[in-house]
This record gives sequence, structure tokens and C-alpha cells, in this order.
Amino acid sequence: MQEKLKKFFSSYINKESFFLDKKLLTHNYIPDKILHRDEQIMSIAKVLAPALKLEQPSNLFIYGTTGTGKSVVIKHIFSELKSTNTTNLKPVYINCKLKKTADTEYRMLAYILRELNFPVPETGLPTESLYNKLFELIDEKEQIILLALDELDALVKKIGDGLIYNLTRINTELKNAKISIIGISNDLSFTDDLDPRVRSSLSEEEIIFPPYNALQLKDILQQRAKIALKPGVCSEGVIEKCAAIAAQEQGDARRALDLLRVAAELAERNEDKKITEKHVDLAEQKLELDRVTELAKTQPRHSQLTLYSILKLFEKGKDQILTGDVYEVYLSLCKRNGYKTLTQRRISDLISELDMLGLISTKVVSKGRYGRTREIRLAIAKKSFDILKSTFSNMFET
DNA sequence: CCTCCACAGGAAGCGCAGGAGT
DNA sequence: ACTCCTGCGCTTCCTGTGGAGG
Repeated sequence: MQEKLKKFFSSYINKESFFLDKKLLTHNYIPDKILHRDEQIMSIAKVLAPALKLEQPSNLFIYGTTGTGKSVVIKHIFSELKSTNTTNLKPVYINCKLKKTADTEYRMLAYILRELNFPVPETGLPTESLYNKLFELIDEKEQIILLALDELDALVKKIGDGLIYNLTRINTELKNAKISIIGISNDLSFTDDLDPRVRSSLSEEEIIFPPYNALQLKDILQQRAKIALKPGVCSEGVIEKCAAIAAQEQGDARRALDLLRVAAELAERNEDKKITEKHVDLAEQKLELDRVTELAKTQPRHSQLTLYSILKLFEKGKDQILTGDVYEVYLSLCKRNGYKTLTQRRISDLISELDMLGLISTKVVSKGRYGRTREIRLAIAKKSFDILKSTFSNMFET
């Protein structure tokens, strides 16, 4: 047995990897050349260019679905700006969706302050004082702050538009410095919820990122594959297939890269000679599975119990699962496992959270005489369902 | 046409943890 | 040590509502 293990490890080390540099196939990597986004890059550059002369650029609103290159383009432009002028121009990029980082007003301000080299505690201070601090800090000298708020829709959905409103108001009071806000969103409809004043000031300029089509995705993949994979390891049609799948799903480049990377990993692990279309299929399954299990595992306990309740009901073959049913199962599940039960109101919120995570899909329906409730359906593949269910049944008494 | 179910989902507020100022 | 502030998870109480059955 140990001999076998030794052999395995040594062959593993000596085995030729498919990758030259795996990092280049992740979405954290920002390529030097961004394909098929010239138009958008130039438009943004035109809007932001006045900053180089210390004139305040217009606020900018960028819209496009996931994986259309919004973040990459902004990061790219920011790093270019940083290399041209560092003293009076301060680009700050914030992803509002990062939990525990920038998902509340306080944390957002704290994050901005930290970016400006002014550390603040995670909690404890009145939010008001953070505004004052920010104001002082920025107005110290003549400068332009470029504030890119990625996934802005998530933030607004959670805490409203007060923060943006305050930021734009600060602007009018600043003497030396100016703030320009670049809002990035993958949901256009969210501007409906904004205060009209906020909306109009935020979208002084608007730029739309259209989804990539299959051909463009293919270009992007080829560009990356060239530097990330060894030549000749991809079979005919692999890149095309990744591109086609991703193109079907809203032209998401991130997805395309994930597919290719995981397909390569699977092929390598399986000691196959080449990456084939079959590996892409497997990669698609694996990505879904990983996403779902990771999501489910990191949920707080009562969310897990709620999800498990839904899984159990689903397994029983119920065609329509309602909030009340879920709550009943949840109660008995809690009882058997010795957990304190939460109220139905709370469970209702947990259900909509699970919905937002994309694990289930819910629809509010009216059943006339029999009330108004949510109809819950699972939004995961069969295989993920099985694995989730067995994970949970190991965690909890059933 | 009216009723009334079974919830949705808003509002307020509570208790806790955790940091700052004093 | 004490007070004041925050976010967060949660409860309590509440008003709102689409449509089947009367």
C-alpha cells in the first residue's frame, strides 16, 4: 500500500501538467489586453480623463450582466491611471458584495478610509464621525477620488441609497477635493428604486456592457489558453464548447474561463492525454456541484435546517411546497436535534435568502380560499440534490 | 360581489457583542 | 468601570392581498 502511495506521488510530480500557469485562467487575473471591449474602455477613459487635469469627472454608471468584463475593465483602467499620476488622483475600487467588507454603510465608509490609509475599527464609532473623518481626510489637499462601487445593486438592495446620496452631497461641500462615483451594476432595474436625485447624479454618464457572443468568448479563451495551457493539450472543439455553453448563459466570460480551467484539471487528474469535450461536460457538473455544496455548507445552522426541510419535502414528491409546510418540517427537525426554533417570520426571511442564493426558486402565489403563500421549487441539479441531502442527513438527526 | 385564508413583508424594537471615549 | 455607539439576528406586531368558494 505504501509502495503504491509512493509511486503515486512520484508519478504525480513527474507527470506533465497541462498548465503553464493556472492563475491565468481565474477571473482574478487581469490581462494586459482586454478583448472586445475597446469601445467601452475608450468611453470610460473619455469620462475619467479630466481627472488627470484635476478636473472633476462626471459620475458614471456602468451596466452589464455578470461576466461581461465590467470589473476587469475598471480595474485595468484604474491601474493605468495609477501608473500615470499617483499624487492627486486616488482610484478606489470597492466590491460591495463582499460580505463583512463593504455590505453596510459603516463598513463601506470604513473600507474607503482604510484605502486612504486611515485605519478604523470594524465597529464602535458613530457612522456620522466616519463621514466627518472622510471629509477631513479627502479635503486635506487638492485631489480627485475615483470611487468605483462594484455590485452596487447588492448594496442598494440591502441598505438603500442613503450612502450614495450622502457621498454626492459631501461633494458639494468639499473645497479642495472632489469625489467621482463610478457605479457598477449587473441589474439595470435597480435604478428604479433609487431616489430620483441620486439616480440622475449617478448616471450623468452611462455605459453599457453587452454580453459576449460565442465568437468573442472563443477569442478570449484562446487568448488565455495560449498563455495558461501548454500548447496542444486542448482537443478540437473544447474551447468552442466552453464558449458555447457560456454564451448560452448570458455571455458570461467568467463562466467560460471556469469551464476551461476545471475541464483541464479534471483531465489532468484523470491522467488523460488531452482535454476533450467530455471533460467540459464533467466540468459543468462539477462547477454546479461545488457551488451548491459550498453555499449550503457555509450557511448558518437555521438556514441549513430550512433548506434541509425543503429537500425532505421535495423528496416526498410534493409538487408544490409552501412556506407553512416547510415550517412544520423545520419545527420537527429542530425538536429532534435539540435546536431552539425560530419564528415563522424569520424562516420566511431565510427562505427568501435561499432564493437569492439561487438554491431554490420561489414565487408568491395566491391559492384563493387557501391563502397567499410562496411556492418553493428547487433550483439545483439532481446530482447536487442527492449530495446535499446526504450531507445534511449526516449533520442532523432525521 | 364579498369573504376570508395563509401567508408576505414592513416597522419597531430587543439583546447581544464589540469598540471608543471618559 | 461605565456609557455610548454600531451591526446583527431575531421577535412581536402589524397591515396588505389574489383569488376560490360561498
